[in-house]
Amino acid sequence: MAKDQYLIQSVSRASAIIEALSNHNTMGVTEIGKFLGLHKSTVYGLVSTLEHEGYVQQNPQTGKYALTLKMFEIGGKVFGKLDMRKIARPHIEQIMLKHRETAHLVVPDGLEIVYIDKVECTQSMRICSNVGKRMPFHCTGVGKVLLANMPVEQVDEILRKKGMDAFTENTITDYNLLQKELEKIKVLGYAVDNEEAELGLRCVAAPIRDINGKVIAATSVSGPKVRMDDEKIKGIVTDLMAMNEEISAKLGY
Amino acid sequence: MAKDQYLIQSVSRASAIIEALSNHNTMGVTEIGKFLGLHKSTVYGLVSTLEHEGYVQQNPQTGKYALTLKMFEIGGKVFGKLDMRKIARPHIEQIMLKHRETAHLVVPDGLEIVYIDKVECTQSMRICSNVGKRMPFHCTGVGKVLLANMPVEQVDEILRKKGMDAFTENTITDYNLLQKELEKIKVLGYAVDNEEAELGLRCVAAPIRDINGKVIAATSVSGPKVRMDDEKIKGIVTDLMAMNEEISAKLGY
DNA sequence: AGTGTTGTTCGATATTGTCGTACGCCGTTC
DNA sequence: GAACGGCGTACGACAATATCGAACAACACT
Repeated sequence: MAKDQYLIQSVSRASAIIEALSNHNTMGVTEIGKFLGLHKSTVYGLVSTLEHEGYVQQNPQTGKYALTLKMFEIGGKVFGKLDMRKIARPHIEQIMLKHRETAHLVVPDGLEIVYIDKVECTQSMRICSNVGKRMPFHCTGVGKVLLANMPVEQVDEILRKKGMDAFTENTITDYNLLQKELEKIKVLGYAVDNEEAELGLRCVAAPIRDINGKVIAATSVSGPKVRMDDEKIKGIVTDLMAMNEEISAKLGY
Repeated sequence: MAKDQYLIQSVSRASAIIEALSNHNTMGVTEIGKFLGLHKSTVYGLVSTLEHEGYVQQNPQTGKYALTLKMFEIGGKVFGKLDMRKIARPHIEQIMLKHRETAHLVVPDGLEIVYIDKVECTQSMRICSNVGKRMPFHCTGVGKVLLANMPVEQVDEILRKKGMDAFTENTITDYNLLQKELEKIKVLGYAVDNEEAELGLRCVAAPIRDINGKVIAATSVSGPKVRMDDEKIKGIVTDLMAMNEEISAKLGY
């Protein structure tokens, strides 16, 4: 594999040290050196760097090094996201089957939202989408419901940096109008996208909260306007909110 | 701090990439470069190395990189150990109070055992010990109970490399005699140190198992021979084994 | 079809990381 | 108490590496 020719030795060595420490409670500099076949001065530089970055700590009394919990913390961020997708999947499958429209799972990522899962309905006319796709917040149901539940400063930063481009003639591009919309969403507990991202497309979105009540993701059901009338949307809202409470409960950690 | 002058730039940079990826779901090479102020060729070498070491993976379709669960796995080893000590602490405090002798928590670490926690009794004549202290397996109660519950090859390696030094005239230094002793311990489910590590000192030890039944630690109660008669030892055995089952249950993960 | 952006490749070279030597500290042995 | 050995740490020379500029291929967009 071509990539192997660009490997950086010091990073590989640092990784080897981490692995060694993960299999021993503590190790000294010389011990690590002997274990890995490295000079102790080399090891000293590497563990000093890992210590500076927070991955290891030295016991002042014994001089031995041990891993800290930093990797667990960083790894926990990844695990948490994997968990959510796995837990949400059967739920969005179910809501797709019941309402026969495409369902999505979306997370905020910096200045945009990212679709991390989707279950497309089987009707010929359906909303197709791509996992991994990024969209702005302001013009999607999921985006608006996420904005409605985040701190004002963060909302302002996102809108300032990304702007509020018009995707259709229905896209809300006025800051004050969007603020009013977000307030409404906050009260209702869900958002509706009325052909704001795409003409002919309507969607309903609701938030997923973590154990502290913080909104960490959103789900949505999207369909063509001709099928997504107000009555159907009403039914979807009820099921979506109940579903998301179940997802939140299962995520409790 | 003097250590800072020995920091290794590439390891620091790799760490910065990991942090960046932990706060974004996915990032491309150029994006990481811009985010961290690094040349994209530099970033390419670093993420290739992190990928090779298993910390990141590239989505073949989008070309973007994301963290894997490896950090969670490595970090989990650290977290697991921290967990054990925290969970065990109130238990060994309690057994110390009941039997009025020093209690220990010990883990295997390479070719030796390490005391990771202790609760000393309050009597003037007591067994004092040090957290962090390392001892050989063959001459301690906790060491013997750990040996009795590990694969034979591992036992042989430990004994071959560390030898079986005599600490007292009671230390078992004959391989075959030790094998018989370990078989007995396996059957009984606990070990007794009859002045093998130190004259005048007796101790009882029992194993702590993980969710798969694998022995991962041991606890012990130690006291002077004049107090630790057979009847007292019998009472300690009962409580120690019950205690360790409770600890194991609480560790279930 | 043209353009722009990205990830990847390659090689020159500046910079870094390695390692040999030395030092201070500490524990052990006599 | 002295001597010794092993450890972690410090320092500097220099060989080896990591960086980065240039170029290329692939892909998405218009």
